[in-house]
Amino acid sequence: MADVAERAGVSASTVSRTLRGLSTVSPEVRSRVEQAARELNFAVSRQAASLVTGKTGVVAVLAPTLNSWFIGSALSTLGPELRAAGMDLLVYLTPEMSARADFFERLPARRNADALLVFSFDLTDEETARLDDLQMPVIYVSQHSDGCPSVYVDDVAGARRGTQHLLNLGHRRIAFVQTIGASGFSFSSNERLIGYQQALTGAGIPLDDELVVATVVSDKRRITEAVGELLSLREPPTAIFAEQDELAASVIWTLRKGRIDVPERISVLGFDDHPLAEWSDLSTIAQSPSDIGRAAGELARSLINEPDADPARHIVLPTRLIPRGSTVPLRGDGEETAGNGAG
Amino acid sequence: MADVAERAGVSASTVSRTLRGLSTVSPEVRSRVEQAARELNFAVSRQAASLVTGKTGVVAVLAPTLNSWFIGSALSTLGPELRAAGMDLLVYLTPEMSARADFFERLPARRNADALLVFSFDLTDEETARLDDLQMPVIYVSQHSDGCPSVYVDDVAGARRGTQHLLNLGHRRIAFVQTIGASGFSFSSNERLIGYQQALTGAGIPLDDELVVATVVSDKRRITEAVGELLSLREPPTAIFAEQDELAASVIWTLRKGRIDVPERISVLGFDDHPLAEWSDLSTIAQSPSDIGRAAGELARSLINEPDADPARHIVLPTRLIPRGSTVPLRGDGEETAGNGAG
DNA sequence: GTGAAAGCGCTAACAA
DNA sequence: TTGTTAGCGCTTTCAC
Repeated sequence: MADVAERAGVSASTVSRTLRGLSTVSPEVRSRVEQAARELNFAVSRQAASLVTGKTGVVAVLAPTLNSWFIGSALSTLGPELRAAGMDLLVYLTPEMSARADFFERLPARRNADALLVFSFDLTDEETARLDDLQMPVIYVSQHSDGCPSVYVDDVAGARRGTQHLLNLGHRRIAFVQTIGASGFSFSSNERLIGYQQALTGAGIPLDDELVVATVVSDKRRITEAVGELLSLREPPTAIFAEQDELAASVIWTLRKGRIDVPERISVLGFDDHPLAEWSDLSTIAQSPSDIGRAAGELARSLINEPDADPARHIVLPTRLIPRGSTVPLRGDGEETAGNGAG
Repeated sequence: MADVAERAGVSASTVSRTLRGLSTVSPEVRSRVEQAARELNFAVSRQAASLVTGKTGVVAVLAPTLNSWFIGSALSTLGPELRAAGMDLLVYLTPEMSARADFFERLPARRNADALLVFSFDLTDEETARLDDLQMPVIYVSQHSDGCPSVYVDDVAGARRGTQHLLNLGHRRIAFVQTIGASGFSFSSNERLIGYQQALTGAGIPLDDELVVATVVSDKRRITEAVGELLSLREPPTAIFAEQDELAASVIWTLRKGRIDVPERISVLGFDDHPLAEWSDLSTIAQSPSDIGRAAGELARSLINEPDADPARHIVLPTRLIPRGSTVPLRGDGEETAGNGAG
């Protein structure tokens, strides 16, 4: 920076002011400094600047993996969003338990970021406590955390809406397939189950535990088994609501393999609007990871820059039904537009 | 750090030495310092340290998006790899041209990272020149760059092997479907086409331009059209080699929609071993983004820590054939094990 | 094996 | 509007 100052014939302070875009620099000096900086190919060192400002200009993200549609999409929006505000995106990945333990032990983000975004974890109380030690805003994405800022979609309402869609189509025996925890990775499953139950109850349909089965998304064998359990009920479902699109796609595949036509014999509804859903012509409840990423970025920025911002602000994003070909009226006796289809 | 020093009854220098694991600290003092640091929940500030060491402890990645199987998988391995070496992963995302232009204009990574990993771009010469301005190692991933370190798979050999597989199955009319540039996003397509051509030529089969069609991966209409072109040839292909699994899956879907059985009437081969491939029972040429990420991480570390390391080291990773259900012998007259199938 | 002192590159407060 | 000065928190000589 001294070089630039010398070349432009000004002091280091003036260079600093110019490069930070402060208005207290005369146009003439400004252009001289800018040119000198360009010629010298100079860029301010964040490290040095942060030493005195106390801000790192970095937002950190803690995620189990980047290999996920949701996280990938959210970060792909978040990154440019932050960049536009002059901030960088730092990623901490904890695909394994050991990496995760190490993260919480050392908290490497400490002092090296201005805020931390926590993606999709089932955190233990102990881990949450550790995050409180971090002297920075911690924002939870896709999960609630009392007293902490967070961003998530209204899973309950979404699942309620999805179930209602099936009810409107005349379905009464509606199964719910939930995912079970792939090692500490939360997918808001309970909320979705609750929404499903609320809709049924609201329609005066008693809950039937036999209609709720659980499986690991990637376990085809278990999925086959779960679908088998549903089909072998005395009164099998005419519609299946899967907690995630990927699971829904597996369910459809399993059903068709068993010569059960979808949607003719069984309607299937997913959740997420994963690219797979459009591809498979799967009706689904859409959430937008992109919007979530954007909202998380804005929240982070406001928490960093406005000390008096609400420290526990929740942003709840909506979901919306996308009817496609995998859900149809039950034997033609119901229609989405026919009210709540109770008759 | 002064606090820790005071609490442990030593000087700041000693705390620094202890926390960096230097051996010139007596065991007794060491344990006292470590305990003090723990009690104070102290962590060294990278910013301050890097100011004097000149190293940031950060590896930056430039990628178009995180919403990609390849990039997501590679980074999911790279991140923990770096973390284990005490380094952080910074991500620059340029989904749009404007963000990309901005990155190359400002080069925000400059002075804020120890190395830059460039993922999957078709860079212009001008952009490459800008990266040379960056006073740090720049590593190209999934692409060659003369005189620069890089990590990639041998696409030519992989495509040759894939084509040979189809030849071995008795196919002679083998089409190649290539992808055309989704805005600056390179998928090594030319190399794969070359491998395909090499294998045909090696088997004494003349190249037929009509058997090579191009399409955008996400453009279903164009894919349908391209498949139509192939099917309407006087002598249609009996096998189709798609440059990517996602494209191969689309091709299969299109063929089946047109009542053309796969693999009975036409064999289809993909490239990548995307999760979709296993799911669709698609034969493919596998590459491992995870291995690529690991190799890139190691290369970055060696370039950062060993000033006399070969500054233009190339790491070429292998591919391997994964035969699944989408490729079968031509009318039963050939087999993979029957030599090169030339007869 | 340990401490004192200098200084990394920048920004902020103050003076001019 | 601009320059001067004093650190930010750490590492690194260089003494001891």
